[in-house]
Amino acid sequence: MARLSFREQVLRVREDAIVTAVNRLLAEKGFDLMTVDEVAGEVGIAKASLYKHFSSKEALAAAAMVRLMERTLAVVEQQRARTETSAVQRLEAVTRWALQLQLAGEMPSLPSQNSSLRAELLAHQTYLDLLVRVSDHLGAWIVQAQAEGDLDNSFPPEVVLYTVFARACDPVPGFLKASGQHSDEQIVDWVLAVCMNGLRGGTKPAAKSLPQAAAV
Amino acid sequence: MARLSFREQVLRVREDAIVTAVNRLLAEKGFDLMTVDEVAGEVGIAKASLYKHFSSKEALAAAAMVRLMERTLAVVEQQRARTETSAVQRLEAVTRWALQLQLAGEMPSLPSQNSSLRAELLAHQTYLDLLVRVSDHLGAWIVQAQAEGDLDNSFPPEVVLYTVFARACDPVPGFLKASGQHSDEQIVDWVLAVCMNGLRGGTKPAAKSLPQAAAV
DNA sequence: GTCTATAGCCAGATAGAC
DNA sequence: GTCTATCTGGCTATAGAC
Repeated sequence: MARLSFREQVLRVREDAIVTAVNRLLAEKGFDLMTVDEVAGEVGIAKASLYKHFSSKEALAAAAMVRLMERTLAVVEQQRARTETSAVQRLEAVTRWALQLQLAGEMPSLPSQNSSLRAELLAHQTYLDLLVRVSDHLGAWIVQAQAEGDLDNSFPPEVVLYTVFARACDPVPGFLKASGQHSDEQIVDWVLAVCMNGLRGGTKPAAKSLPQAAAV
Repeated sequence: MARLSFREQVLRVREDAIVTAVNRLLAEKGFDLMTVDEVAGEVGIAKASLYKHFSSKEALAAAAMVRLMERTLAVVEQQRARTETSAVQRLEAVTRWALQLQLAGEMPSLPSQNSSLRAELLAHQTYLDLLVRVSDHLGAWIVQAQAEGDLDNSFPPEVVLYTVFARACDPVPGFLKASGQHSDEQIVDWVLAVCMNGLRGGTKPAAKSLPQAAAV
């Protein structure tokens, strides 16, 4: 890795701050309601300066999604290194992390209907590459978990994969949090339990199951 | 019910056509990307004429949501009349209907973040009344199903209710449909199975005994 | 109530000085 | 690369004739 000049480091730090602001605003208001003025205001620079770093609002969103995928891949790799855990446990750990990220207000969400945004993402090689790597790892765990009887093997792997991905934009945690009656940890446990129980299906009997938690 | 004059009937039919167009466009593009010009174009009238019927874009969306709630309540009442079915079966039937509606491209979706839209809906007495009636019926079924052992009673009823409601905007059916490899019926079966299996429960998530993924 | 035409506004993007 | 100031287009909403 070549050393960066001082100016390049400053550039990096600034762009990092921009992406952080975009990430937060995307999580808070979504793409359509986020304005470029807000991003500039949060970073503390002029809007025109933003456009020296990113060529469009869509490019800003894409940069935030790239960072999300990098973070996700890091979590996946971390779980991959934990050789003592089963495939379904790794899958569950990554899903738990995603739910925690969402409840923390750091999960950027994009409208899947916006076509200009879709085009930008589908043309973004780095993003696509990261997405494929994450999907491949998760997909391998899914197939393995199905073979081990930990996930219902009557579901096509893509059904399981999409279901796991969809936890990133699940509205249920937000609703439960808005009711103000439960801790974040409790909310994550419930949503994760619904998700994993649903994917486990009827395949797996009690052989490997944990002791039943007492009903609360 | 008073008889309607001819002019009033014409008005009804026209407004019905407007709401139908709004409903379809909300399902296709969502609130932000839907323009009032498009609605007028689809109905075949001038935009100014639209504003004689509905005072704002938000009011248009609210009207579509009222119709959705009316349709939902009708389905709920229909299930309520089927005395031979159990509570969990009725809950599943309503959820299935919602998934089918979504796959048919007739499920309007609103951004929960838009504040002006939220305000309009929360001030709309008819909408709120319908929402409460639907929630009450579903809530009663949930409690009953938990008592009968058909749903995991360690989940608070609101967790179950929100999970069922969230199927209306679940992105998984759309992703599976986009892959083009499965029939709508098959997709509904899978998503519904994941949902109901998850709520039925039986075992607790394994990851609860695992160390949490470190923040990255 | 329907239309054409337009007002008013806001947000994305750019020009040009420094 | 940063700024201020401005352009541009598209959208909601309305005026006013018929």
